[in-house]
Order: sequence, then C-alpha cells, then structure tokens
Amino acid sequence: MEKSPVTVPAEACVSAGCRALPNQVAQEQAKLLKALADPNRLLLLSLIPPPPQTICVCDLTGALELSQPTVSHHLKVLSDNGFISRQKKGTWVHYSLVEEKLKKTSVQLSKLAESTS
Amino acid sequence: MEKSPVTVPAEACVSAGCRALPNQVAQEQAKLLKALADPNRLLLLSLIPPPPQTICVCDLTGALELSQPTVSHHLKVLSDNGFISRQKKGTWVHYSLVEEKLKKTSVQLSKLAESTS
DNA sequence: TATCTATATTGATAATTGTCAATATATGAA
DNA sequence: TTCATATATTGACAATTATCAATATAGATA
Repeated sequence: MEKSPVTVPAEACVSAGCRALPNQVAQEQAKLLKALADPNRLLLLSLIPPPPQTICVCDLTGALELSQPTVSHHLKVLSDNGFISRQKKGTWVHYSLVEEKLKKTSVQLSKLAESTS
Repeated sequence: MEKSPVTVPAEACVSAGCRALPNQVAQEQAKLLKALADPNRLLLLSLIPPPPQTICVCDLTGALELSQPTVSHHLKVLSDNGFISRQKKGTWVHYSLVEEKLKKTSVQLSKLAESTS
C-alpha cells in the first residue's frame, strides 16, 4: 500500500492542525458514548430530572415498556458512567440527572469537530 | 408496584420541565451515538481533516493497527451516518470530516442536560 | 489486453450487549 | 418475626458488532 501523493499523511497531520486522539482518551470517550448509545437509556435520561428533583424507579419502569430488571440494568449503566446519581429513600430508589457529566461529554464530542482551527 | 409519594411521576413530568424523548428521536439519536461509540472510529475522526483537506484511506490504515477491511468497515459506518464524506480520486479514496454533523450531534446530546430549565 | 494496486465486500467467528425469568436483597408494615 | 413490596443481581439466550481472511471491484499502467 503506497502513499497517496495528495493526501495528508500522519506526519503532516499535526502541522495540518489535526491531532490523533491518544488511545486511552479514545477508550474512555467511547465508553461514555456507548453508555448513551441506546434508545431506552436516552429515554431514561430525558425522564430523569436534575437536582433537587428526583424520579423514582417505579415511575421509570412504568414509562418504559421493559421489564423491571432491564430498566434496573440500564439505570446501572447510566449510573456507573456518572450520568445519573442514586439516592435511596427507604424502599424506593430515586435518581437525578448529572447535567455536568452530560455537558462535559457533549463538549468532548464537539471538540472532534474542532480538531482543525 | 406502587407510586412513590415523593417522586416525579410521568404526568407531572411535563410541568416539571422534563419531557420524554419521542421514540423515533431516541432511535435516531442512539444510532448516531452508536456510530461514534467506538475507540477506533473516534481515532479515525481525529485523524480525518475537514474540507478542503482530505486524508487517504492508505494513511488511515497505516495509522490504525487494524486490517484494511476493518478500517474500511469503520469508515463505512462513519460515512453512512454522515460524519465523514468520501471522494474518489483515481485509485485512491479520500475522506474529509463533516464538522456540522458532529456539532449537531453534540448539540443534540447537550440538550438532554437542559430538559429542565 | 493483462497486470498491479487501493479499496470494498463477503463470510465466518468471537466478543459484547439487550433482554427476560428467576431469585436475592432490603425495607416497611403487620 | 413474618409478610409484602421496591429494586438489584444472576444466569441464560438472542441479537448485534468488531474483526480478519479471502475475494471482488475498479482504476492506472504497461
């Protein structure tokens, strides 16, 4: 496989303004995006309010046409990745949105569109 | 499963400022995020410059420690979802970044953090 | 024409993921 | 303590996906 004569080869990339994402960064960013890349989880995020409000799991399972364990699983994925926070109140568990985490992830993403100035 | 007394039930959701993502929107958004949610594809995006610059597939395969068919597959996923554009120049194929698509996706994501005012 | 090369497609396989049924845990109430 | 209920975990399975080897396609050149 030869080099194309009119391409932007890897060496020229930096001077061209683009920069390869370090591997670890790519891994972490992909993990966050993967946590978001599911229609049911996006729906959950749209239903979960930011603090000081909270929403009960019982209401989320009601809204989501999925079994209770499946909803619980999706909530865990979102929670493990920092997109929602968990508060236990007696038998009930309440979640609220972590807006900053979502914003941060969105900004990270937008930076891919600015790799060149 | 009863309703929690302190929750934000679905009915109250709208008045609370949050709004359930319509199913079709959730599907489409998840599809875009899924296309981005892979470390190798994120790396590709970081290497592909916006127009008028382009980068040759041959340089991308060189940068990516993956087989040529696999790189080609990832490029197809990105291209099919509108994140990169393809220009054929003789034997070579060049790609460039579609910045607007990335920005749009990022903005969509950030709106999840603003479901409540 | 025949051949070489860059990229895409196909087919197969292993790994990951979304889902549910069954079960476990934990809390409140009787 | 016993029971009922809200949520989490486990285990299994089906669907999806990332990957590569092999092959196909298409353009350039001899």
